[in-house]
Amino acid sequence: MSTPAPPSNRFERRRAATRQALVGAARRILAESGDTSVSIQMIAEQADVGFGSFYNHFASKDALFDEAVLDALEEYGRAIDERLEGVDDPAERIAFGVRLSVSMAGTHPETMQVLRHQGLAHIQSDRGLSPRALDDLRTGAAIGRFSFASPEIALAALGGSLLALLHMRSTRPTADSDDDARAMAEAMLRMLGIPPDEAHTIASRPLPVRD
Amino acid sequence: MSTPAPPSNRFERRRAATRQALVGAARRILAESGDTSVSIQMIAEQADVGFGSFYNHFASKDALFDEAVLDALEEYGRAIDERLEGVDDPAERIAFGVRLSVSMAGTHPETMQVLRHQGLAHIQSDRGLSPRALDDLRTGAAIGRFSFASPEIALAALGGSLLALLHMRSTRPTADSDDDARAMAEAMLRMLGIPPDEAHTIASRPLPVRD
DNA sequence: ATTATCTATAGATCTATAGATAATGC
DNA sequence: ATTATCTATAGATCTATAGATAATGC
Repeated sequence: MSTPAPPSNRFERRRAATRQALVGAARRILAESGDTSVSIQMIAEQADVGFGSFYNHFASKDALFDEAVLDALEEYGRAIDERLEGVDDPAERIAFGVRLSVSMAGTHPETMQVLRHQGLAHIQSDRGLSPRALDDLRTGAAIGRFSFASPEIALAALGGSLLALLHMRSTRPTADSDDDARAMAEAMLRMLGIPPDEAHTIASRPLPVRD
Repeated sequence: MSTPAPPSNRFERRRAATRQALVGAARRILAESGDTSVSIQMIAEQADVGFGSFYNHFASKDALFDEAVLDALEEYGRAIDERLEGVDDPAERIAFGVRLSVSMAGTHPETMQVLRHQGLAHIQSDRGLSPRALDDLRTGAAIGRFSFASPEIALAALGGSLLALLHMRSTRPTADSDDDARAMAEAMLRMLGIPPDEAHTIASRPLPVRD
């Protein structure tokens, strides 16, 4: 169910390709301007798909844009999972998660711009970074590494801070993105109750490399 | 300049009233749905203003919505200033600022809903909470009370966390808003380098009362 | 006399659908 | 034979403006 069944025949593959072209166009539009008032005609044109085909797949513009955001969230979540595989310490996972997200703004600009525009509404989503971070927060609290009033508050602080950083960097890029990301990761660890010197150490560790 | 000159005659007062009716309608629309694709016709109707009058005041919908956001930011900033008058400790100002903002979601729902929808784009604005918080952050760092990599990062964490909390509470309201706000204020003080027990104490102090 | 507001409307979209065309399943 | 896509278009908006109406300045 989470992985859609691979299309069994050419019909379904063609249908899936058209749908994905529309989703891709919607993602590009969300990333570039965040402006969802663009016409369905323009979307279809961007997707290089006949105008009428739109209604074969989506009942409305909103339905398409909703799916486009979910699509970006899924991609984001998978990428984070891959890079955090084998990292066990919740504090390290949180710090790396922040820094990987900022680095993805460079490597996956479209995905992260979509989330920058739409992420605040999805901080409690069960896709993307949120469910993973929530796990880490709960684990960290259970083993006495973190302290906070509630995981939800901690998640709001974490997600909101990350989005604000992505936004800031996207409007006023500074020199080294990982400098900012390390500083934010350190701030988040302190927020979670990690002693300042340890927060600094953990936030400074080299990022796990891609497999 | 910051306070617009009081309208000198009836013409200007009427003109200002029409303009403010449009801004008010835009604020209500931004607060309720955040959907700026509503037609100019609907906006004029909401404002109880003739359709053509719109163009007497604004060249486009975007121009109106931009002003509506600035208007909400100004109101927010003034309200915060009033309540924080006489509070000198930067840590206390930051903690109260967070808690007052959450409480304003109850007392000034429209204003805060506008900012919830549009705030992320204005975290570096020179209106609203940001310039005030930035002052407090710099002062706190100067007197050795705060420690952080840069005021901009700290501001991003503060503003993003607050917006995420407002968002969370607006979609899933919990029992006591000041409980959440105190927890967030405490988290923010720890993030800024205040020792955990002191952060807890400061975040628990009674809010300054309105004059 | 001057200025703002309002009403009416032309022209430009935009959405949703119907019907024709093209591609694949069996 | 079935299904998806594409083209064309009707009808419903929506924007921007022109010109009439109402209110105030001096």
